[in-house]
Amino acid sequence: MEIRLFNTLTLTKDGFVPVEGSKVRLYVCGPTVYDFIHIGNARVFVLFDAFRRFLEEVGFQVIFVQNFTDIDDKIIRRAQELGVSPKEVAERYIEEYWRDAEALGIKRATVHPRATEHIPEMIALIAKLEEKGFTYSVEGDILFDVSRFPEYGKLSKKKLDELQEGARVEVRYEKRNPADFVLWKGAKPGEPFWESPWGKGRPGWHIECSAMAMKYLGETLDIHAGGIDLVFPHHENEIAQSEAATGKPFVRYFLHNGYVTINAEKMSKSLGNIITVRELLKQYNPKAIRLALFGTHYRNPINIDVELLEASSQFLERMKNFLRNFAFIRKKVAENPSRKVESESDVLGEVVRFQQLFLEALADDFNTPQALGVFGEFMRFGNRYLLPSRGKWSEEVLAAMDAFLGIVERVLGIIPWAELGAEDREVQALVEEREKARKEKNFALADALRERIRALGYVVEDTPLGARFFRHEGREG
RNA sequence: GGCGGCAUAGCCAAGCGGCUAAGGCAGAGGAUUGCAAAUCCUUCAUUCCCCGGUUCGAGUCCGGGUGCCGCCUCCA
Repeated sequence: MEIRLFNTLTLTKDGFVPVEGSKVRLYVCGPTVYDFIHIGNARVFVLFDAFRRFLEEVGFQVIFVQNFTDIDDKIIRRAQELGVSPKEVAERYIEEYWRDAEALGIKRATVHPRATEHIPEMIALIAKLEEKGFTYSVEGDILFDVSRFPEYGKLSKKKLDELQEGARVEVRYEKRNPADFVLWKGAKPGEPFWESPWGKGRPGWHIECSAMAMKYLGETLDIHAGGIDLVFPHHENEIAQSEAATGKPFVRYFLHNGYVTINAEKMSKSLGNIITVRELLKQYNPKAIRLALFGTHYRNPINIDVELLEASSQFLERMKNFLRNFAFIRKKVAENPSRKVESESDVLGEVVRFQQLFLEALADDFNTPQALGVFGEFMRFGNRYLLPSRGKWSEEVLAAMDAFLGIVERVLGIIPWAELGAEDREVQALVEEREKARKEKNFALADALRERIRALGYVVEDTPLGARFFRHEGREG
């Protein structure tokens, strides 16, 4: 299967071929740990985690690196506000990140390097740049001289002279070029610092990603991903400093996801509309949140609002019902050999086709909305096949459906098996009692029993194959 | 000022020149059911912001217009 990815470097959808066989070197810019992550951060992490899982599903070995920026201005500011050390702030919010990530079903990367644990690597990289003449120093800071890197702007399609005109940066000091950026910041009183050939100081923001990416993934990455707002200057600067140092292409495919808005407004502190993952999880099932995120193509902007979350929650409910149908029939077939049919190649073919279409959609620039569309059709098809009135089923088909569900779960993590709820002996007895009452046409008793079952948190459904029941979880799951 | 993106049904959202414009949510009607729940079926854009053009053929390409958004400054 050919995988095609929209590459920000070329602005076209290119066929994806890793540098080395089936090995994929993937880097995603992780969070700056000064606060809880918000839904905008979550979009990046959920999306590219799923993308990584997709690559693995189709046979790639992915080395996935996602960093923690654990030293920077925002962390220092936060530490001052809280009256603790920057390190404490970082440690705390790394812990909070793990909690949110786990709750959202985001798997851990192969490596989660921290900036503060890679200062020597950054210093070495800066030294190399200095050696090659790409740096200059002003007032204790070491700056990268973009004019020495002719390809500067190739990612963001910006030209240096245009940048000059648009730039309205608070100038702390005179840079040679407004686009020049800090590699090493001289320490100010009260700030954390590390020793370096240029004196006490700390790394600039951009250098950490280059240093850590190259340490774990080598000098040329297959894929580098992040939010579209990182295109300039962050990723542009990463390219400049990395390629200036190595003389090799830093990244082959740059992937960028679109913005998240809340109720059609940009998230910002001043609007006070930042939604943290922590908050969202109080109201919505994590799988519903994932579904909402996957419902829009990653490159397009997505607007988060109640309508979207409600629609996703509804879709999740439908998935649960499908799983109930599936599990119920599977159980009935396993219990009773007379319900088996040998093979149904036409039905099997359909299931296989859905699976192929699903994977092909994802192979085409990770088109999750399309894939979800295929899955919706699969559920309708499946429910039709699983109608109790059918009477007989093929175990082969049921196994194929299960296999497909496995793929969807491994890649997108949206199959709510766990939410289905365990069976309960007490309820089982009540359900059987009610069955008996129904056979005797004692509907008053049957309805009373249903109420008792409901009081225990379960809903009973009558089917031609007998009653079944499940834990009732309410609208939000 | 420079650069980039988007405009598809009530809402969300695929569509990458060629069968009847995916899918979801919401809505309507029906089947099924002792009742219910779930499910299934049918229905829901003669049309893809507007105007030109290219083409045998365009939502899809080109030009122009209108509207919205983002970046150029910390930001996922």
